[in-house]
Amino acid sequence: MAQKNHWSDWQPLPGWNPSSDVLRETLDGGQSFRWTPDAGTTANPAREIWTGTWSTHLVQVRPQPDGLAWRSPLPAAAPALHRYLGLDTDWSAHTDALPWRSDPHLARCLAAFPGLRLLRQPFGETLLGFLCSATKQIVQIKQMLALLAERHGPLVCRAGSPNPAKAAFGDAALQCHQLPTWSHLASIPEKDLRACQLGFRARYIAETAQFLAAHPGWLDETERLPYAAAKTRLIQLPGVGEKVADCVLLFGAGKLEAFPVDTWMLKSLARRYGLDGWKPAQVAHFGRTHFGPIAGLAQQYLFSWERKFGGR
DNA sequence: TGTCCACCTTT
DNA sequence: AAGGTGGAC
Repeated sequence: MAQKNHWSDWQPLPGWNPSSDVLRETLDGGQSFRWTPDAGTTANPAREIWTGTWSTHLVQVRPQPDGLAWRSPLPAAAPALHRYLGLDTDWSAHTDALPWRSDPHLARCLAAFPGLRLLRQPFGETLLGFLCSATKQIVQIKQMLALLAERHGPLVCRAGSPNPAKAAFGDAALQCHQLPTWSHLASIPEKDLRACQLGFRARYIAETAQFLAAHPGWLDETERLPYAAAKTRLIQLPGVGEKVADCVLLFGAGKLEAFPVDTWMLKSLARRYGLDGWKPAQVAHFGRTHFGPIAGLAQQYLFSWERKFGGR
């Protein structure tokens, strides 16, 4: 039985001061599927606390009037969170470099989600998440990954609530399991994967796991390659096409030129840029040329705006 | 950068 | 219908 860990005190997180809405959009808007919101406590009634897990880390963050606060029951969380949230990146410079001066809709999207940013998640976990994503909505993808972690992932820690009135294994403990590694996934029968509500995606994950097991170092090498070469390699994996590869490179490798085209991007560019009837490959080409080398950041703003304000 | 549809399961 | 992919034409 693992020992029970205790949450640290809340600590300030300088460098990013998002509103509750922008924080939610960043953590739970489709980049990551491993954050869950917690209702406000007596000490913090109106605002949300987010609990998230990646790699061997477990962290909570919450918005405050003067900036973000975080805490964790585990050591080494601070540098990991710093990297995960992209605090080492000058996002305002990136945003300013986008063509918002000549693109009114982009300007409107930037204004609607001030401070929105791209996460830098572990590469392998990002691949797993987006292999689950085909024709599924965020809530369902989160459910699949939660089941995979709960049934097949190692326990990260046992973190009790510091509030004795709340159950020790309440909300804060829900995400306590790590995702299974690719080498462990390779040992899981496909039927057990299907039992995690993966459907036809179970075969993709099983076959990708077999490939990665047969090619040690392949994933790490891929992460270090430049965008185009890395994408060419990722697309060789079963279940990984253009869209999934771009998501993995954008959210899991910091390749800002990746421009994933999903149904929301098709809608956005059809409605706001007049690209009716354009195919995904054509829209991707438009995105790369129109938005430039940081097209992935523009994509995230357009995506968030279309989901929140675009309707249907 | 061709088009069509099966693939699992849930909302 | 849902934040795709792969195989068949």
